[in-house]
Amino acid sequence: MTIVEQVKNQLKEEIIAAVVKAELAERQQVPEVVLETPKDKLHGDFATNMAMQLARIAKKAPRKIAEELTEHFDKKKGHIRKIEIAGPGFINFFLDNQYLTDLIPTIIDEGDKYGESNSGAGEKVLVEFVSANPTGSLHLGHGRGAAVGDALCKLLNKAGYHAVPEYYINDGGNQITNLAISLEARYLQQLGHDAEIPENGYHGKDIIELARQLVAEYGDSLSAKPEEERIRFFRKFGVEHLMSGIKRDLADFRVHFDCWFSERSLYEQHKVEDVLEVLKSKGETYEKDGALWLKTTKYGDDKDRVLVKSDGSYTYFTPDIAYHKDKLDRGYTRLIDVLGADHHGYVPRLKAAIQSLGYDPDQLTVQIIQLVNLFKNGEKVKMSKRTGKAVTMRELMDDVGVDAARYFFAMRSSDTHLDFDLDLAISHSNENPVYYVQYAFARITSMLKRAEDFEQDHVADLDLTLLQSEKEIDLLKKLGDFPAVVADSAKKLAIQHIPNYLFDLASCLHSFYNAEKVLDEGNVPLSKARVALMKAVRITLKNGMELIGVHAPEKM
RNA sequence: GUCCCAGUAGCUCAGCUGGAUAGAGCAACGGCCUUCUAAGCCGUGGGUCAUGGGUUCGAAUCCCUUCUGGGACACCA
Repeated sequence: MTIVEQVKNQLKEEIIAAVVKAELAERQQVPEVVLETPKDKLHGDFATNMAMQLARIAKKAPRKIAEELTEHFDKKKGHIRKIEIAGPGFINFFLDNQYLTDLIPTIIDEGDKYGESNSGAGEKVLVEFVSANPTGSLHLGHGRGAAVGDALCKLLNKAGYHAVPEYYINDGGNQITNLAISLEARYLQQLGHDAEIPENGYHGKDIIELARQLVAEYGDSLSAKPEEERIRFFRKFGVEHLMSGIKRDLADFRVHFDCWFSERSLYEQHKVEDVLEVLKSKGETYEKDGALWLKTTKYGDDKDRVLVKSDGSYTYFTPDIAYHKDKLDRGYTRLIDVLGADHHGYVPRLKAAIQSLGYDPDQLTVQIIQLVNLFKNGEKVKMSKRTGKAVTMRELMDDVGVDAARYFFAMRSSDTHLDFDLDLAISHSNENPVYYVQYAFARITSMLKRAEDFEQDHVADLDLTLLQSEKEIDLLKKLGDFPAVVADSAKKLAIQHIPNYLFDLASCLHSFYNAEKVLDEGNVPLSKARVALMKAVRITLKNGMELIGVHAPEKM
C-alpha cells in the first residue's frame, strides 16, 4: 500500500469516527465513505459527499450535517491542513502534501515493480485472444485484438492476478479444407492451368504468395499426385506456413503467447467426444432432424444450437465447448475471451454451454473488439478477408510502427468503434499522443545523464521536503495514483485508462519541466531532490508503457 | 422483424461506484527557446452532453420513449 492509500484510508476512518462522535448516525448506518479528488484545486485535495448521503438518515440539512461533522473531526490526524464546507454540503479537505514525498524512495526502491498490487489475489485467469484461423495473414482487426489481449494480460498480472495468454488455433474445421482447395487453385494457376477459387475459398494475396513458394520448392511435381494426397499436403503446408507467418507478425508486434492451443489436439485426445458424453448424460441435449442439439435456450439463448450436424460432422461450436471445458479443467477460475464484433451473437450460446456443463456463466467474460475503420487519404478503407483487400497487420506495423499502433489500439475502449487515421499515425507529428508520452521519458533520461555531474547521494539522505512547488505536488499526486489506476483498470478490464494515465503524467512532467529548472548548480540540495523526483517519474512512465507494449526511448 | 452497442466542442475522443462552473488532443487565434530536448509550455474562443419523459437534494452518468448510426441474429467458421 502506498502512502497515498494509507492517508486516504485514515481520512475515511476519521470521517466515520466524526460522524459517530457527532451522533449523526450509528456506526453501522454510516454509508461507505466516498473520497474523491476534486477537479478544481480550489476544492481541496480530497472531498467527501458524506453530509449529503447522511441527509436522510440524520434528517437534517446537508450543510448543517457538514458543520457538525467537521466540529467533531480530529484535525490533528491525517495530515489535515484545512477543512471547508462548500456547495450543497461537500466537505473539502486540504492536506499538508509534504507526506507525498515519501513516494519517491518507495518508487525508486520498487523500480519496475512499482504499480503492482495484490488486488487480484492470485486468481487464475486465462486470456484467449486473436485466435485467427490459419487461413491468411493477420489484419488490422486482429492487431487490435492482439494489442488489447496482451495489455489485458499484463495489466491483470500487475494487479496481482495470475493471467496467462493463449491462442486457439482453428486447425480442424472446414475452413482448412477450403484453404487447401484455394491454395491448390492458386498453385495450378501459377503453373498456367485453369483453376478457380471456390466460392467460400480464400482470395487473399498471401495465398498467391504461398502458391509461388510451392512452385519454387516443388515445381510442378505436386500436380501429378493423386487429388486426395495433394489436398492433404496443401492442408498441412498451408496451416504450417500461415501459422508461422502469424507467429512472426505477433512476435514483431511484441505479443507473446504462453500456449498455442490446437483444435485438432482436442480431437486427438477425444475431448470433443468426451464433452458430448458429458452433455448427453446431463440431459442437456436432444436429437431432432437427424442432428444433435444443445438446449441453450434453457440458459437464455435465442434458440437451441446444433452440436452434431445431420451429416455426422461437428459444428464450430462443439470443439469450442470442449476447449472451454479444457480451460476450466486446467484450473482457471476465470476465462476471458477477446472476440471480434462479428462473434457478438456467439456469446449467449457460449455462456449457455458453460452453464450446461455445470459452471457459473460469469466465469467467462467476453471482451468484444469493435470494428476498426481505417482511413487513408481521407477515405474509409473497407476491409474484407474474402476479397483479399484487407490491410494487414504487417502493413500497419511497417507504416505506422509498433509503438504508435499499440498505443492507438490501447487508447480506446475496445468495445467502441475505432477510426484509425493512417495518414495521421504515419505523419510522425505531435498529433500522435504516443510521442508526447515517449518524449517525456526521453527528456527525463537526457536530464538524468547530465545529472551524473552531481555527486550522487542515497535517496534516504536527500532533503525531499524541498519539493514544495505546485507542479511538484501535482507530479507526486499523479505518481501516487499509479497502483490504484492499474488495479482499477484491471478490475474493469479497461486498458484505455493506462494511456490516459500516461498522458496525464507526461503532461504534469512537461508542465513541471517548463516551470522549474531541475539541474541548478546554485541550489544543489534542491537539484538532487528533483533528480530523485525525475527518477520516480521515469520509472512510472516506463512501467505504464510496458503494460501496453510501447517502448520507452532514451532519446528522440 | 428480434437483440446488442453507440450518439458529448468543427474533428477524434475522456468523463471512475450519480456530485460543485462537462474535460483533453487536433484544428483556429495570441504569447514563450543567450537557460536541463520547442515532438514542449502558457493563454483565448468554441457545448441544447441526439430527443422527450422519469427516479432525487443533485443526472452526460441510472430507468423508459423516439430518432440516427453501427453490429449480431447458420446443421459457416
